[in-house]
Amino acid sequence: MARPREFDTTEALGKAMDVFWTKGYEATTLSDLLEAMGLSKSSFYDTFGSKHEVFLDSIEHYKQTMTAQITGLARLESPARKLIESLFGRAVSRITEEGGQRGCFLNNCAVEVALHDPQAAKLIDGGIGLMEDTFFLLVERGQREGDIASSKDARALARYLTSSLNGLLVIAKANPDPEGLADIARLSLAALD
Amino acid sequence: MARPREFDTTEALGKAMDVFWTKGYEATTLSDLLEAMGLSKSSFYDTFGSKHEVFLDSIEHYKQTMTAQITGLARLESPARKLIESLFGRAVSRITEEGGQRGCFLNNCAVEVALHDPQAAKLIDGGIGLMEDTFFLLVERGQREGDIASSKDARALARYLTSSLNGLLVIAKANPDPEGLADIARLSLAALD
DNA sequence: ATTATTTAGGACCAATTAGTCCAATAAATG
DNA sequence: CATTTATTGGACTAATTGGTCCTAAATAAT
Repeated sequence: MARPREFDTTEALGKAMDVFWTKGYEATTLSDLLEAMGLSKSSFYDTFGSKHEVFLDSIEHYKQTMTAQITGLARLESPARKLIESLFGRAVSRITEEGGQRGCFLNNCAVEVALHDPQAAKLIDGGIGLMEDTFFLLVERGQREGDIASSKDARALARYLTSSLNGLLVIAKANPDPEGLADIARLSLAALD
Repeated sequence: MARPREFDTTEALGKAMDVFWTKGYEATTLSDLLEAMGLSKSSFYDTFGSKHEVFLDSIEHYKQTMTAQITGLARLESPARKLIESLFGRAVSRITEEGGQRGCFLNNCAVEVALHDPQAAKLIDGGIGLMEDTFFLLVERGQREGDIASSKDARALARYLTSSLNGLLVIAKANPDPEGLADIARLSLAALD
């Protein structure tokens, strides 16, 4: 049968991303991708070129969707500090949900491939930069709103928050203990005082 | 030729660990291991059983060596806070050294395999617990010495420091920028005030 | 020196890998 | 209806994977 005419490339990319996200790059086989994307081998290679290209596209796709989510959040009227806190809070509560230990896709990719895959590394760095920039805007706003210490450099705080969130997600992989993670989140956020 | 009589299993394990550390589990091939360990295929399987077993042994080996290093450090006479600070400082400065972006082996393993390899996950969790315990002792001592805020719970601080250090190492993989990392380290350590 | 024990080397294996190619078939277009 | 354009399924490949096994040789023990 031919591929259904309403085939959605973006959606397929999302499925591919999901597989890479849960299994990692190396452990993901072509069959995994074909099954998840609902594609025949020929269509796969026709449309996407190679496993590696789909991987790079997946990272890009993650950036897109993350950007959409996060800028949506940043646009909310709530105080910036509250938004940052809810970001950490959701990260902690997600851990106990099923499939909630996958961590941050960029994070995972950084650890697994960044050292040996320069193309991926570039995309990953861009994505993390995006996270940092979002935190930066929120921190600046929080400082204007008086909820975040103005004595601290906003860029440094943004970097710190990015790192802290990633650290928390990594720890969660080894031991998804909500209590310990809550401790970490609480102390991380105390830097905003 | 026969294997040299003074063959050292622990040393070979260290070499294996190095390969897993830089390449990751999946990306490491048997040939990689044989070459690094200086072993024939038969000897390898005779002595170590399988790739997976060597992997588990490597994690254990990392724990051993890390424990040795870290308890040695903790035994130093310097104030505990100084020791913690130098731990972060060295993590930052190591980044710019060659091969200094491998991060923490436990960290890498947690991200790559913890979700799908329960045996490894257990070892990894134990190793991270060891890090946390070391931080815990140092924090308690620092609190007694008056360099670390006694108002904060020592266990929570230990968890936080563990997470922060891992976060820093992950960020470093994507973008080994000493300035940004120094920002992160500085703000992380501010939690001790 | 002769035996017993390690060890190495390499042939071998079945499974799997990413990727190519083509003939058959479905859908879209005229 | 006929033709063009997509898309499929599956045969096929070459390489690599982790792993087994057996023979020969080197070492250690007697």
